[in-house]
Amino acid sequence: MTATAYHHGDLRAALVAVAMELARPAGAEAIVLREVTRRAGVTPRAAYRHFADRDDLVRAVAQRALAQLAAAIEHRMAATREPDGRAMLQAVGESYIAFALDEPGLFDVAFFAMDDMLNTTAPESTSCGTGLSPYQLLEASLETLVAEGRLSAGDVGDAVITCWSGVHGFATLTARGPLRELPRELVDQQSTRLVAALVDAVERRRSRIR
Amino acid sequence: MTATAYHHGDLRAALVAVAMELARPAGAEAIVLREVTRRAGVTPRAAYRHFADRDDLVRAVAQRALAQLAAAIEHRMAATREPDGRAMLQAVGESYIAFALDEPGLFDVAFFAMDDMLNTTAPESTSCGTGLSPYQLLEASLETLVAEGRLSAGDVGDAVITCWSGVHGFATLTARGPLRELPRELVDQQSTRLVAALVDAVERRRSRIR
DNA sequence: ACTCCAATGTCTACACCGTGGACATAATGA
DNA sequence: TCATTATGTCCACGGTGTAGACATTGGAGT
Repeated sequence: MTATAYHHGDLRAALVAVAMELARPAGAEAIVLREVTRRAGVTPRAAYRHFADRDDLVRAVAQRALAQLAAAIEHRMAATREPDGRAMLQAVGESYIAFALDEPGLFDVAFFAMDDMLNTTAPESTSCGTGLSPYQLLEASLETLVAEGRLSAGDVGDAVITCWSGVHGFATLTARGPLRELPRELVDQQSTRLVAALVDAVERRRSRIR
Repeated sequence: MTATAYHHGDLRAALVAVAMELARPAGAEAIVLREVTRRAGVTPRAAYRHFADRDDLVRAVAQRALAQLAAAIEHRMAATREPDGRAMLQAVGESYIAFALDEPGLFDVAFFAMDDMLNTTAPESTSCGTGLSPYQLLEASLETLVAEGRLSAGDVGDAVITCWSGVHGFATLTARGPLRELPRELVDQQSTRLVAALVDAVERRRSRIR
């Protein structure tokens, strides 16, 4: 497994790492196979020993990016003092948005792996952390809210959609979208307000008629 | 201005029309300049007499797509019986989402023109309709809410972000995102519920402390 | 220790893409 | 009528993703 001139030690990992660096500042489109292999000091065709095609490589990067997002969320959740459902939910939402703002390129590419996120248990073997996907962390927060009697169990599905939509939309619009020019401090302020509004909206649903 | 063999009558419009057809099923990425010119029966380089580069063409298509979105919203708004603020807001949100679901490709490309949407008055000379952008239609609904005393004037900015984020996120996730496989009827149902929740959240803000 | 084999990387080549520069043609207005 | 300007064509370049045939390597089995 030594890196001889010919056989690269672990090319697959190296390619993903390089692709990650390309995606970090500029998003998924910046992952161009020939450039990745060039930076890895290898022929373009070598990549095809480890990935079916470019899309496959992008998906691999997306999984890692998604894992980083999950790690960021877990980190912020762990930092909440009293882990009641409201605080957990607030932490999930705020860190989801913060990640999109701090790492717009990685967030962009992570979106490509959110398909799998729904079904699979863990997005990848994350060295540290619980290994839960962002989706599962959101669900866990809502379940806590249920356990606290602040949300009826039947409304969890609706609440997932409400929260995810609000948070994802805000992240998309402000990170790389039409609102990308807004000053960061205003965006942060709106982020906490928006998430708080979502928490309220979800919680209020418990006593609604329909 | 007749279409002789050499000089095309109105090539610019023809190119935009063809590009629109390419984008409709597959989004902005499907607008490939060579294919557009091929379908228009013209050399690739001919496009450069009317557009600075491919991106310029995409933006032109985006403007038209955005105009169609605005038209769809206006259409639904006009169909509301009693045009109070709540009904207007509900109509804006639902039609925004419906457009994304019915025309995912056009919605995708329209996103590229939402930058301009914020500042400019009209996205383009729409033959019919008021010529307001979707953003302005949203603002108008909120202003109506203000006029009705259901929203304080100072909260309009926040409300815009809350509504746009929620609706845009939902549209993104369900139209081409990780939730794209959800059955349409469930999505429609969630759409009306989600928008209703947003209307409530916005309105409730009037009596909030901060 | 030698041999074979599967894994891995290279070389060459193709069809596509966006785009630049020089040229050809058509419409226009003096 | 003729020159000017707008518009479209030709040829070319460097870039991309990807296919097929070949070269090199490390390791397994004898």
